[in-house]
Amino acid sequence: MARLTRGELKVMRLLWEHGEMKPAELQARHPEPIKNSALRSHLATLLEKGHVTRRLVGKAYFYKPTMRRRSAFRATLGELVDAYCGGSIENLVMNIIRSEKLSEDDLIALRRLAEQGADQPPPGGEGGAGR
Amino acid sequence: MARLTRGELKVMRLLWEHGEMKPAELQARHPEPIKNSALRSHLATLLEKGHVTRRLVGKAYFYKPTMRRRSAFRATLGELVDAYCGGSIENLVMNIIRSEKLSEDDLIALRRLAEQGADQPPPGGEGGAGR
DNA sequence: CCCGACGTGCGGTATCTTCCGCACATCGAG
DNA sequence: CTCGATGTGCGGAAGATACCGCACGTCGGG
Repeated sequence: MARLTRGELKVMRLLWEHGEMKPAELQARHPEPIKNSALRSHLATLLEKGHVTRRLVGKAYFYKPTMRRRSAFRATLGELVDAYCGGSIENLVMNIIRSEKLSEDDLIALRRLAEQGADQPPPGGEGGAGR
Repeated sequence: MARLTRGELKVMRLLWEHGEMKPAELQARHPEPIKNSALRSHLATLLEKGHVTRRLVGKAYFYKPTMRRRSAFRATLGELVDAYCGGSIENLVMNIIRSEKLSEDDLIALRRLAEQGADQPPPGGEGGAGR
């Protein structure tokens, strides 16, 4: 499936954020100082796992993510929910609201979001509802 | 820090859920079939990292978690939020509400929770760190 | 007393993850 | 052409992780 290690994740985040890049650019933007060879090692495993592709531009390879940020997010979120929230995402949200400290502004925004969500689910799918 | 691997997490979950146990019980309750020696290997690393303690009862050791479920949860959640939500937990919640599908009932419950939370944040409590 | 059941300690293997150095190819400036 | 900058391929080291077998000690029933 979609199992990213911490080192791989750092690379993927850069690619998701800034798009196609070559190793040197990734190295420059990497949150921590990292040797070019170490970075390329991560790219190699990502390539092997099929999470990125690369294409040759000039004499350098440009790496592009194939794995979607959203799907990685979902996978991770799913594991967390399974491990700590009995597999229920609603449970997770409740937990967060109860135990993590959200500012009042956040709660207000949240409430609005919940109202909107309940009233009108986001557009896009569904055509038929009609009237 | 509080870094649990997947194997360790499975063990910790059993301990959090059912309390103090000896290896054989953990083995029996383990979600997947696992050899006694493999299980005890995980317990050894957990012990070494200080995430569990054990005490001798009769001729068997009983293992008890020292790490709190909640703190492990928070640590994992924090990583996820950093990686995918720009470090903002509010952002995470918004994301979930928008993209994961919550039932209307959930949204309603959520709204109520947000209202309650805004009105009266939970009383002091919190003691996390103690033993 | 002898034996099987149970539990522990110890060591070992295989794989993954992270990081690194070095040799080599290419390109443009001098 | 020569040199330095840039980029790649390759191999390998060190630690973490997951898994396992085996020898040994103890206890209770026959």
